[in-house]
Amino acid sequence: MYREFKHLHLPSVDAEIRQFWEDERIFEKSVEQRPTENSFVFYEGPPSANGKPGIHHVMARTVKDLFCRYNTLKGFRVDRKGGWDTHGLPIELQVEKELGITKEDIGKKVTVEEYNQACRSTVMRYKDLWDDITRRMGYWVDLDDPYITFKNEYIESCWWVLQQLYNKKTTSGESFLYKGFTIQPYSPAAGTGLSTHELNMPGCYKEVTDFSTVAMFKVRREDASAKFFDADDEDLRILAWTTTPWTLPSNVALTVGPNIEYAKIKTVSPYTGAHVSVILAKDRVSAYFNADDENNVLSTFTVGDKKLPYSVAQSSIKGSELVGLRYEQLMPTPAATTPELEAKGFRVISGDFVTTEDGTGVVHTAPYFGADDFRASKAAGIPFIGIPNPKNPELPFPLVDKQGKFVEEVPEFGGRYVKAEYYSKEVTSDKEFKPTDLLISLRLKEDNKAFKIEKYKHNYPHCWRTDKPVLYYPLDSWFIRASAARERMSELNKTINWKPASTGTGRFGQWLDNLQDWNLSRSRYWGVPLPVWRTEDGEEEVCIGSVESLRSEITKANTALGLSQTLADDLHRPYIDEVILVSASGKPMRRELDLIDVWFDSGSMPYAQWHYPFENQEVFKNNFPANFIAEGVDQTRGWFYTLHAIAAMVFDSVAFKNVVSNGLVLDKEGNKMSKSKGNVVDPFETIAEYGADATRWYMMANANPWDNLKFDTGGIIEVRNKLFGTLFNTYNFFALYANLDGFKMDEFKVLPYNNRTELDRWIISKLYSLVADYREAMDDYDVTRACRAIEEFVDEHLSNWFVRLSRRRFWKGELNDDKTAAYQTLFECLMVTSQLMSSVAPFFSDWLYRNLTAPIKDVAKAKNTPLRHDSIHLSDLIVPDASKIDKDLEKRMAYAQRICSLALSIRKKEKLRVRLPLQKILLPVLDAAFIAEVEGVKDLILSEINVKQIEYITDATGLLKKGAKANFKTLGAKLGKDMKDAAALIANFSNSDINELEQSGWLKILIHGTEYTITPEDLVISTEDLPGWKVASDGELTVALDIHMTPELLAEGTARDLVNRIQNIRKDKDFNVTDRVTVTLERHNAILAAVEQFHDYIKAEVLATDLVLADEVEGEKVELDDVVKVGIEVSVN
RNA sequence: AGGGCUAUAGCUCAGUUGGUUAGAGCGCUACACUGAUAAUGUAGAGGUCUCCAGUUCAAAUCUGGAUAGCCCUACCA
Repeated sequence: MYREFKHLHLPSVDAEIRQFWEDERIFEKSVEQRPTENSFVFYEGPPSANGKPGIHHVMARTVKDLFCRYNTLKGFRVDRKGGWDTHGLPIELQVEKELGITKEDIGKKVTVEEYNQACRSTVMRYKDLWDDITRRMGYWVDLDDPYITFKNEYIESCWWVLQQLYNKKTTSGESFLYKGFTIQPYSPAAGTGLSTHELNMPGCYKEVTDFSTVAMFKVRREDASAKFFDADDEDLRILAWTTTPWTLPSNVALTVGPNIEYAKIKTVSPYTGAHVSVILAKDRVSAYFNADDENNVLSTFTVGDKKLPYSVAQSSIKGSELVGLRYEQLMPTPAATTPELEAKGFRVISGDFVTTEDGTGVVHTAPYFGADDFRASKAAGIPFIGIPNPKNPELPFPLVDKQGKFVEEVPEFGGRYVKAEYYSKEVTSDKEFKPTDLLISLRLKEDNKAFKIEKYKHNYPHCWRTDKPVLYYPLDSWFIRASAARERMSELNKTINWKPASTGTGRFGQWLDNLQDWNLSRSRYWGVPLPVWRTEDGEEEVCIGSVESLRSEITKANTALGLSQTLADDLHRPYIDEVILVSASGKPMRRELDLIDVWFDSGSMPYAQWHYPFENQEVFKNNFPANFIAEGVDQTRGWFYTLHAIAAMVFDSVAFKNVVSNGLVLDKEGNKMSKSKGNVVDPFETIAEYGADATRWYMMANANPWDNLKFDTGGIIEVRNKLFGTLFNTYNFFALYANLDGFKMDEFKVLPYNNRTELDRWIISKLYSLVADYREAMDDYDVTRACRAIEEFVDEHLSNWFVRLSRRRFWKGELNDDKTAAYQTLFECLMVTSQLMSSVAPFFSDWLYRNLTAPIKDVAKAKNTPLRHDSIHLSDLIVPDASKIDKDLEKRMAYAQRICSLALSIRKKEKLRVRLPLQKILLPVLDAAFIAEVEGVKDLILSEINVKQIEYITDATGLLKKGAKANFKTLGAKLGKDMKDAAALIANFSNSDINELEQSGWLKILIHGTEYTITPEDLVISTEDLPGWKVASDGELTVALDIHMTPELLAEGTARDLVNRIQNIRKDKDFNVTDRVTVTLERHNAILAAVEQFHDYIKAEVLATDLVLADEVEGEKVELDDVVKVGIEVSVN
C-alpha cells in the first residue's frame, strides 16, 4: 500500500526524514558510495561560531548544499569537511566586552594567557546552535571532523604556507614575505592601530569640520625654474591645499598631476597685501578668484578686501613641466633637517591621484601621514622627514609621536596635540583654547605663507572605541608581496567561472588589477602568531615552517645560549613569545610579536584543513583546487581573495574553479537586517513554521541567489502551496487510486511508451525536456532557472494538464493496460521530479521518493533495480533521453491547450457552462500539418471543452477573414525608413491581397514612389474572424464555437449537472469513493428527459445501483440552476 | 569620494541576437469548475519599463549622463 495523507505538514516531513537520515547514515553513505578518484571538490568557508546563525546563513548554505547534492547524484564523491573560523577581532572584542576590559588592559588586568583562554572558550559558544541549524536546514556537511583554525595542526600548516612565501623570491630577488611599514589608521587616544574592519564599523566615518589651509610654497629661483619667473625678485609661490595643517611641518614635496594644466596668476597675498605670483590648477582659478576682479590693479588692494585683483600671467603650464621645481621648506624643524633631505626633498613631484575637484590641484605631501603621500614620495625617491633615528637613518622618527603630540623639537608647537579632540575637555572648554591646526594656520598667515584659511566639512574616520579622530601614521608591518603576483592572479582569475560573472570581472577583477601588498600584521593576541624570529638589530631572522623545525631550533638555542626551553603544547601567545632562538652568528632572536591577518587563516584552508604537507598529501592532491565554493558577495575581498592569492602565489594555481557569490538577505522592505531595527528573521522559527524545503526553495527560486533577497514569508507560503502542495496532492491522488486498484509499480513490466496514450507520451516528453533543461541550468550553477523549470512542470504540465485530463482514467473501470499506463506515467513523473528537486528540497523529495518506492522496496533491493536505494540522495541522476522527447507532440499539445483555453473563454462570454455539451467547434486551418496535429489531440480537446466534434475551415470555404501584419524583423532590414508606412499598408491588406501573395509567392507594394517586393515571410498572416460565429483568437489560433442548442444536448447537460450534484452529496456525506448507492430524484419536469435518456450514464458515474424517480424526496432540495430546485436523496446500499 | 550591482504592474520576478499589443505568479474584483487539491479555469482592474539625451526605420533592450537603493573599497590634499 502507498501511504496516504490528510494534509501536508512540511515540518513533520522534515522531522521524519531527518531522523531517517541520522538512523541510516544517509549523508555518510551518499559520500562513501562514490569512488575517491572521482571527486567533486567543495570547500566550506568557515563560519565563526561565536555569533548565532541568521537567516542569511541559511541562504548561503543552501547554495553550498544544493550543488554538492547535485554533484553527488551525478556520481561524484563530494567530501564536505566542515570548518570553524575561530580567530579574529570580533571574538576578541566580544571577550573584551564580557571581561569589561580594553586592549590596553591585556597584560595588565588580565594576562595574555587568561585572555586567550577566554577567547578559546568563547569561539565555540554557539556551536550547538550552529549544529542544530545545520541539521534542521538539511545542510550536509561533515561536522564530526571539522577543521578548526585555532588547532596546532592548522596553525602549523599556516606557518608552512608563510614559509613558502618567505622563501619565494620575486625576479628581483625580494621575498614574498617582508617587513616594512605602511601608513595605517592609528588611534593615538587608544594607542593602537586600527584594522580596516574597525574603520568600517558603523559610524566611524563622521562628518567633521576642520580648518583647511591653502599654503603658499615659495619657489626657488634656479635654472630649472627660471622660465616661470618674470623678474628676479618676483615672489613666486605654489598653492597647495590641506585639511590637516598639522602635517605641514612634515611636508617634503608637492604633488601635481602630470597632465593637469596649471596657471600662473599675479595677485596679492590676501592676508598681507604683498604682491605674489601663484601657481595652481587652471580649473581651480575660479574657485579662488572672481572673474570680475581680473586685471584690476594690484595696488588698489588693501588687506581685508574681499576682492582679489589678479591677472593671468601664464595659462597653460603642464603639470609635468612643474615637476622638479624646488621650493623653500614651509615650516622648518631644524632638528629634522638633513643635507639629504635638503638635496632631494622640497620638490614638485608627479602623482596620478591628483584631481582638480577641490583644492588647488597641488597636493601637499607628507609621506608619514598619508598613504597616497607615502606612495608618491617613495616613487619619487624623496626621503622622510623626522627626528634622526640612529639605528636607521632612512627612517627617522615622525614629528608627531604616538600620543598624537608634536615632538619637542618642532618649533613653537612641540608638545601640542595635533588634534583638538585629543585634549581633555577641561582644556578645550577654555575660551582661550585654540586647536593646533588653527594656530598653525595663523602662524602661516602672519608669515605671509597662507593664501586662504577656511572651515571645511568632510568625512573623516574615527576610532570606534574612543570616538576620537584617527591619524594616519607609519606603523611597522609584515607584508605579503601580493603586488608582485598581480598579473598572474589576474590571469588565473580569468579561468574562474564566477556567478554572477560581473563579480569576477568587475568587483574582483578590478580589485586584482589594483592590488597592493597584503598587510599581514595584526597587533592582537588571539590568532596565528607570525613565525618569524629576529635578532634585536634586525640583521638576522628566521621564518619557521613547522613545529618540528621549531623544536630543533629551540634545542639549538638551548645549547648555544644555555637555556632550557621546551615548546608549549599550545602554539598561541603568550607561550610562543617566550621562545628564544639563536641566529647564525649566535645572537638571540625573539619572535616578531605580530599575529597574522585572520583572512590568512581561512585562505589557507585548502592546505590547513588537511594539515598539509605534514599529513594527508594524497588527500590534498585529490582535493585541490576546489570545483566549487560559495559565500556571500561581501566575501569577495575576504575569503575569495585570500584563497585565490595564496593558491596563486604558493601553488601557481586557482583555488577554486566555480564560485557562486550570493547576495544579502534583506527584510521585506529591503532594509538590512539588524538587531537594532528588530527586523532580524530567526531561521529556527522560519524553518519550524514552514519547513526547511519551502524556505530553501523560496530563497533559490524567488530571485537569483546573487541578487539581494527581500525576505518575505509570504513568498515561502506561496512556494509551499503552489509547489509542495500541488506535488503532495498529485502524490496523494496517485496513492489513493493505486491503493484502490491494487496497483504497484513493477520495474520489470513497464509498458512501452509507444503503447501509451498521446497524453502519457506528452507528459513523458515534457518530463525529459525538463531533465535536459534542469541539468543544463544546474551545470551552469544557475539554480534559479532550474527551480523555475521544475515549478512550471509540476504546476502547469503535470498537475493542471496531465492529471486533470487523466482523472477519469484513474477512477474508471478495472486495472487494464491504459490504466496501468496512466499509473506508470504518473509514477515516473513523480519519481523523476523528486530526484530533480532533491538538491534544493532534500526532505520533501526524499519523503516523496520513499513513499513511492516503499511498496516495492524489498523487490527492488532483491533484484538490484534503480529503485533499490533507501534514499533519493543515494540514487543516480536521471540521464537525459532524447528518444523520449517528442517536440512535435509537445507542439500538438500546446495547440490543444490553446484551443481549449480559447473555447472556454467563448463559453464564459456566452455564459455556457462547461457541463452543457455543444455540437462543434470550428478551427481555421493554419498550415498543411495543422489538421493532422490537432487530430492527434482531438479527444482531449473534445472532452476538456465538452464539444462533440471539430470542423476544420479552409480558405476554400470562403468563410475566413484574414489579417496580415508586417514581420518587422525581415521587412525592417529591407525597407528602412519606409517601414512605418509599409506596416500601415500591410495592416490594411484585404483577403484578396493576402491570397494573391500566398498564391504567387510575392507582391509588390509602393511606398513614397519606391516599389518593394514582399514575400510571405515578410508577413504574419492570421485568421481573424469567422463572420457570423462566436469567435476567440490569441493572434495566431482562432476558435469558433457552435452554440446552437438541441433537446439532446440540453438533456445531456442536465444529466451531467445531476451527476455533479449527486457527487457533491456523496462527498458531503463522506461516502467512500467505492461505496454503491441508491439515488432517488424528485420527479421534476426539468430533469425528466435527462433521466430518461441518460439513466445508465448517471448510474455509472455515481456508482448507483438504483436510480428512481419519486414524487416526494426526503433529502434536501438542490439547486440545479437559478430557477430549478430538485430534491435528491443519496443513500449507501 | 571611487568601483560594482540593481531599478519593469500594489508585491516578487521573467523579458533571448533591438522588431508586432511588455509577460508570469501573488494580491484584488467577478464568474465558473472540482469524485486529488492549501488547487484550477475565464475575464477585469493594474505599466510614461526611474529620469534625460543620443544611435536607429524601430529602444524595456545599445551608448552617454543623471537620480535612488545596496555592496565593496576608502585620510584622494
